[in-house]
Amino acid sequence: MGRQPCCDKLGVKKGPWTAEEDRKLVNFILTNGHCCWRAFPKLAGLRRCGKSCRLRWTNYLRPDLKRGLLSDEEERLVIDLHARLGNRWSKIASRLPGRTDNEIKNHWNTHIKKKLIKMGIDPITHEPLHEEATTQEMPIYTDAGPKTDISLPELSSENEDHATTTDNLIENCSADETSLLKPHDDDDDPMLSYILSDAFLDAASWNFKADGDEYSVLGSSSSDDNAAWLLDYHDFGEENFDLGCLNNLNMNKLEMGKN
DNA sequence: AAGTACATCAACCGCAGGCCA
DNA sequence: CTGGCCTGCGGTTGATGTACT
Repeated sequence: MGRQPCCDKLGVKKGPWTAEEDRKLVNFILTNGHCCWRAFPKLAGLRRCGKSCRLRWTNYLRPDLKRGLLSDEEERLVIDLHARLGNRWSKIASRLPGRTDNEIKNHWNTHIKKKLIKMGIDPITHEPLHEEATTQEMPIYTDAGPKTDISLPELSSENEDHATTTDNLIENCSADETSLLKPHDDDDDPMLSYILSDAFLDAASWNFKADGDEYSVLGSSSSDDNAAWLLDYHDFGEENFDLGCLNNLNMNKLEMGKN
């Protein structure tokens, strides 16, 4: 039988994306959407594998991406979700608006994992690495199972808006997915319970609300020459495609970043 | 200043699973 | 039901940046 390669390897470019390629990809998606990633490169005039295009879009160019380091709150959420879901990064990412599975996975491997190990917590099982390690800053465990408490800040006032909103919606949330997760009593954590529910995803049909300076510009790793076309991207998007998600704040930052 | 080690993260690879003819 | 196609996922790699000697 054999499986057809995802793309014709010949003539397919690999490695880092150039500003020009990014522009083509974004322009094409804004104009036509992405109906079929396989055919996408040809249609968009890119010498890339469709897979690579999808990855570039979902992990880097999507306008709703929140870039920069994860906040303490997000980190706490990732740890909690990981304790329940394991390495299902896409599931975890789906609960963190503006974050990608790749981003979370990387952050987990480079930051959180080390942090947990340092604290004597096994990052895989979320249980103490050593018996004697369960002192001082060690996590608090309940009968319901491992529960990490890494002394991260509680929900701060700046998060209250979201918390309030979610509290309002929580009554209607379906527990379908939650029930699929490994047994855990989330009753004591309505916020988390809600985040684990589908209602969260629905409610978070994200308006991409800018959250302080956490949002950075598209293509933040790119050099200044990228900024110009990204500004075009903004104009193009807003005028022609009603991309409300590209809010003014983001674009102001984009311009500021240019300076 | 130069060399080396380490950290970070964008991107690649191969597989699994859903969908459809 | 079966087989092929396509997408999405998770693990891994490698280029680049940063810290240290």
